[in-house]
This record gives sequence, structure tokens and C-alpha cells, in this order.
Amino acid sequence: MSVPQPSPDDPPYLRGLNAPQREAVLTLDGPVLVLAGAGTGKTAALTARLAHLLWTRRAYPSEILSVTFTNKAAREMRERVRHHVGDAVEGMPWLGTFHAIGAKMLRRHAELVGLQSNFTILDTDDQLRLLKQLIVANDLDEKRWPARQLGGLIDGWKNKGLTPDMLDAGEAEHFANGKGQALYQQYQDRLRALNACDFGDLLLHMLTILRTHRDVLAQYQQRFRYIMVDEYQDTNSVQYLWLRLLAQERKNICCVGDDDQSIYSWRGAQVENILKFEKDFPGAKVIRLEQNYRSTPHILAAAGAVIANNSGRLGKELWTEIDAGEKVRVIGVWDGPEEARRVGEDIERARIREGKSLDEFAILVRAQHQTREFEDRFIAIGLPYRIVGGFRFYERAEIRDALAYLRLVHQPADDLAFERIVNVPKRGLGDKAIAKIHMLARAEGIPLLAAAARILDTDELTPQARRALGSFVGDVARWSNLLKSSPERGEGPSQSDGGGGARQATTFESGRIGSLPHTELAQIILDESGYTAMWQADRTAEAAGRLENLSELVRAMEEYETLGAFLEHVSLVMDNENNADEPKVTIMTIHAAKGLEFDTVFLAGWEEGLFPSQRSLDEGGLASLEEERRLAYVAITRARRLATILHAANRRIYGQWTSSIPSRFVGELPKEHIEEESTMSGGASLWRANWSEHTDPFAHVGRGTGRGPGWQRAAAPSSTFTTAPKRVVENRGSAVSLGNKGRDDLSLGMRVFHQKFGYGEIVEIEGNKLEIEFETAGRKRVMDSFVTKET
DNA sequence: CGCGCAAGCGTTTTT
DNA sequence: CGCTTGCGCG
Repeated sequence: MSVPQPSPDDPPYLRGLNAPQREAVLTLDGPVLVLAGAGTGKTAALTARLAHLLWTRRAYPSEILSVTFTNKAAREMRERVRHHVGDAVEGMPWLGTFHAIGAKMLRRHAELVGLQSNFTILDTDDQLRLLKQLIVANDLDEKRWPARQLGGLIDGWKNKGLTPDMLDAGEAEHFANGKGQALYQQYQDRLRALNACDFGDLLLHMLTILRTHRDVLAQYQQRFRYIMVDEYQDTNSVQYLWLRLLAQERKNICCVGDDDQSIYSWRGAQVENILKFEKDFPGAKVIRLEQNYRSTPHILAAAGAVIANNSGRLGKELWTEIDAGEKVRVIGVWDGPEEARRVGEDIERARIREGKSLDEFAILVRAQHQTREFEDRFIAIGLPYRIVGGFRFYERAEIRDALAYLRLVHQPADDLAFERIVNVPKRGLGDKAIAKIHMLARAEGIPLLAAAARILDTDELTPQARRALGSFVGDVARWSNLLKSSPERGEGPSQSDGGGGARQATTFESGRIGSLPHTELAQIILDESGYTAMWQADRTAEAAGRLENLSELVRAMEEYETLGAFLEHVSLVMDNENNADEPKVTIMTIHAAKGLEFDTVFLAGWEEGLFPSQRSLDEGGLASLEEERRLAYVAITRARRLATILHAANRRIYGQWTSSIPSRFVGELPKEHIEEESTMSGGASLWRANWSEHTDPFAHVGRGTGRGPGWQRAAAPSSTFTTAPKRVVENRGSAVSLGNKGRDDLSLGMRVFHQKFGYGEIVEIEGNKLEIEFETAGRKRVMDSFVTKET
């Protein structure tokens, strides 16, 4: 087959694409697998393909199914397609995450699995509370059989596409001596009674429907002329089965992915899906994107050498036209604090000497807890940073409370929402009262809210409790009526925008007579319920921030046409977009960095036990080691110009000083592409020599040798310190010049001001370090020299 | 009902 | 070490 050549009459979206990219864009019919290495212009090809389908009128926007894993990816794709074809993209209802699309489809067919279309989507927290109730109801010891574990198993089953009746004997054994299956069944029954779904159900229910209702399947097979899938290596079994069904008829499916970047197997992803694509779709065209536009040859060579140690790859070799640049730096340091200090200094130096923006730097770590060391250091030297990950907006207690009110009004069978807020703020409805409501609800088979209404007619409750409950139930009923009078479109299936996020229409007419915008309704609910007042009365430091969050929540609702659409957005689409204000160094996990790129990247903590993670190795053996290695590959390939790998000789693990040896991945880096440096005499290279001599890389993989955390087992020949090791390199005290003498003008409870975090209250003083509860930034540790007294 | 202290445990994360 | 959870006491 001839490779398409550039020509002057190319449509704009083809400009700048290389030959394989063009092929990926122009090969429209039949199955196509695009193997896209890191930094090879995958998204450019994918979006150009989408544009091409639309431009050539091969399909209407509504006839293309494009799935991604994250909202961010979906948003980006929508943005870039818009760039090519303008507002035609607005009509792409089926561009979104697997879950958003699953929810959208499920709302249309909910009754086929015993749900109503306004079902609630539960998050992990709700899921766990529900499971806990079931475990207790089954007379199981929740210590021995934690809800978390059951939740993990159920998620796993759902990821595999298994409904309770499909579990084989072996699977069911897993929990509480064979009660796993029964509990799974009970959980599903409960969800149905609550008219609720968990995340896994959004896909699994849809799979069930596609499997058992040929007409529905046929309808979607007809509709989707073309299917595109991003990050195919991350698909799990349900997603795979789903796609296979949908693509079966027309077979125009284009999957893009990179087996070397599969890093989510622990959450059900099956690399096999991408490996067996050609078998699943006979006659598939496989296109490899191997020209890298991101990194220098040294970086690519280093990454390539590491990943070459993996088996069962589809095989790709990245190349680039970019000039050599600097070698990958490998730096051995004494301990964690020195690692952070060193990175901070390097960043400061590069910023000053090379005039780089802080946005160009990233620090990538294996585990979230590693961010702390950097955070402490950067606060101390006043280096602006942002930590990606951590708490999301809607995981905060006040947001979840507010949402529970809205959920209950939207969907009266939502018992989890009822339980959450029935006594928040305190109404004097304690355990006894709630237990009685529960009992009635169970006896009658009705939702808690209905049971609460009914119990008012009895003399079960004490007079005070009855009064309090009566007013609560009355409030909820009144709010529900207000909702019905508002422009809520009710039960209709067209609530979701399929992942378009904030672009959602803002076209509702608030002027309709007698109608009530749902933002106003939300405000009314929060005020009348006493929830706002509860926080206003709260005198603790964070109360103001919480109130601020609540108004932000109400503000966010404005963008949504209906309450239902908003609730779906919150549970599926809303993520913490960091409003990029001033330039900051980014600190995040490698997982979170996938798909991103930075000029200069620091890869911290490349030590055995930490990376590769001992826990991972213990659990998954060789397969996990290979996944860790793919993680290393992803990490290195994030860098455009300079990658620096660090490893510390000593690290504090759970408060204990532990010595460590460099990661085996350090040993896999090709000598000619790296430059080693150690701040210790003899340092890293010595250990490394040691390591590679007595290497059987899998010696401690698999068979746990028992006793003690694997970490310590992996930790080098001996020495576990119990006291802090003395630092070889002295703190050259950059920004911190006050030394160790604490200030005597500060005291506990004092209100202070910090340049970066604003106002806060001192909650702890430890030498020259303060722990401060900031009003908006939360609890932080800062040096006392960075705060001023507020008068 | 709410607070305080002791015990236990501790990847990666999206939806 | 630091956080969460759970239980027990006031």
C-alpha cells in the first residue's frame, strides 16, 4: 500500500502530519490499531481523523463514538476537533469518557435493568457505606471482612463484566468463606432499591442490556458508523466486551494506544486487549507512530533501554530528529531531605540562569506521600509549587453534604443521601430515632424518607424527635415541590452532555413565569435546612473556606440546565482543574503525569522498594515488575529536554530511618546516555556495582519470605537506623537565614499572615517550624520566618 | 451526643 | 511518623 503523500490541496487538519499519522487519519474503513509511542503525536492524529470523518461527510457528528478514559482527555479532544471543524463538534453527543457515555446510554434504557432514568450515581464513599451496612446485616465481623476489600472484589468483578450469577465457585470463595457472591447479589439488590448505580454499573448494566436486548444493540450498532478509542491499552474487560459488541456490525473501529504505557492493570486494565487486537478484528490495519516530537535522543535512548527489559511487547522504537541535548542525569543523595533540597536548588538555578518559567518543571514520584518532602522544602525556600492529585472539590465534607440534600430532593429513594443529612445540622435525631426509621423502612420495603414520613403518624418517637423529623420531612417535601415547579426537565434521558463539561448549555430561561432556577432552589435548601447557618456558627478556622466552597458549588450549578444534569456532572465529570495562575513547579505521581510533558523533569525516589514498589512486587510478581518498568518508561518520556533521576541512600519509612539501594531501573539505564553524580563519596555507583553483581532481579519476587514489610527485606545489606543519619551535605540555608533559633513573639492560637497561604491560626509550634491552620489553604507547615503577626 | 485518646496501618487512581 | 478509625468515657 502506498503511503499517502502530502499535497498542496490537503485539508488543513492534515498539514504537519507525518506519513504514518496520515495513514492513521485516512484509513477510515475497517479495524485500525494505532500503536502510538510516547510523544508521537497521537492526539493530533486522533483528532485529525475525527475531523476527517466529519469533513468528508462519512458520518454525522452524532454517528461517531469516541471514548476516552478521563474527562481531561475528552475535553482536549473536543477542543481540538472544534479547532478543525468548528461548531460541528457541538453535535458530538458521543464523545466522552466510558463512564459518561455509559451513563448517558443507561439513562435511556434504565428500566431494562430495573432502574429509573433519574438514578443516582454513587461514589466510592457511598459504595463503602452501603457495603458496610450489608456486612453488618450479615453478622460478619467488619474487622475481619472489611468493606474496602469487598468493594475491591466487587469492582474487580464488574471490571471483568461479571454479574453476581456469573461468578464461578472460585471467585465466590474470596470473601467471608464463600459469602462473596451472596453479598454481591445483596449489594446489587440494594442499589436497585435505592435507584442507584456505582461506577462499575454504568458499564456493566449497559453491557448486560446490549447482551440481552438485540434491538437495543442493533440500534447502537447502526448508529455508530465509526468508533474511536483512546488509550486502548487501559481498557478493562467490560469496556472491551462493550466495544466489541458495538463494533461487530460495521467494524469501523480505531483504537489508539501504547502497550508500553499500560500502567493501570491494578484497576482492571488488560494489556492483553491491545496485544490481541489483530485476533479480535481480523484484517486489522496496524499503524505504528514512532517518530517522537517531544524528547532528545538521550532521553529516548534511556527510556528505550529500560523498557527493552520487558517481555511480550508489540515492539516500537522511538526516534527523533531533535538534537542530542543533555544526557539523563542520575544523582545519588544521602536522604530524602537532601533530595528535595537538591531539586529545589536545581530549579532555582535553571530559573535564574536560563530564565525558565516554573511551569516547565515537574517532579514525578511513585507514591503520593513522597510529595510531602518537596512540599516542606519548597515552602521553606518560598518556591511556588502545585501538587496535583489529593482532594477533589466534591470529596469535601461540606460539598458532599450539600449534594446529599440535592440528591434527596432529586431522587427521594436515595437512602444514603437521607442518612447523611437527616441529622446534619444537628436536629436531635440520634441513633435511636434513625434506627426506628430504618426498621419501618425495612419492614415496609420503602425508602427511608417515606418511612420517616410515615413514622410521624405513630407514637414511636419521642415528642422532640417527632417534631424535628416532622419539620425535616416537611422541608424536603416543600423543596421537592419547588423542584417540580422549576424548569427541571425531569425524567427525560437527555440530561447528559456526554462529557462536554463546562461547555454545557446555559440557555435555560429563568424568566419563565412561576419557575425557579435550580441554583436558587439550592440556595433555598442550604439556607432553610440550617446547613449554611451551621457553618456560619462554626468558629473554627476552616469554616470560612467551607462556606466559600458552598457558594462555589451553587455557582457551578448555573452552567447546567437541570439539577439532574448537574448531579451527573458532579459525580462523573467534575475534576479539579487547577486554575493556572502564577507559574508553579508541578509535583505529582507518575500515574498522574501520563500524557503530559515538561521541559525539565525530576524523577525522585528511584530506590528498590519504593520504585519498583515492593508492595507491587509482592502482590503481582513479574507482571507487576513489568508494570513498574512501564511506569519508569512513562516517567522518563515526560521530559522534553532534561531528565534527572534521583535516589537517596537513606529514607524515613513510617518514621524509621531505613537505608536503601538504587532502583534496578537505574542499573538498566545505558551508560552512554547518562551522567552520574553523587553527593556522597563512593556513593551511588558503588552500590550500583554491588547490586548488579548479586542480582537475581526476581529473587524476592513472588514467594514472600515472610516477616516484616517487604520494604525492609529489599533494603540493602543491613542497617536500619533508629535515629536520623547525619547529613553529609550541610544545609546551605538558601532562603532560610534565621537558622534554628525560633521566634519568641509567636504563640499558640495566634492569628498570623503568610505570604502564600494568607491568614491562619497557629496550632502548633515546634522549634522554628509552625503548623498553621490556614483559612483557605488548609493546614500547612511553615517556617516561622515566613509569617507575620496579624494585629 | 460529643470529644479525646489508643490502636492500627500505611501504592498507584478514574469514573 | 501521621493519619484515620473506633471505642469508651464524661
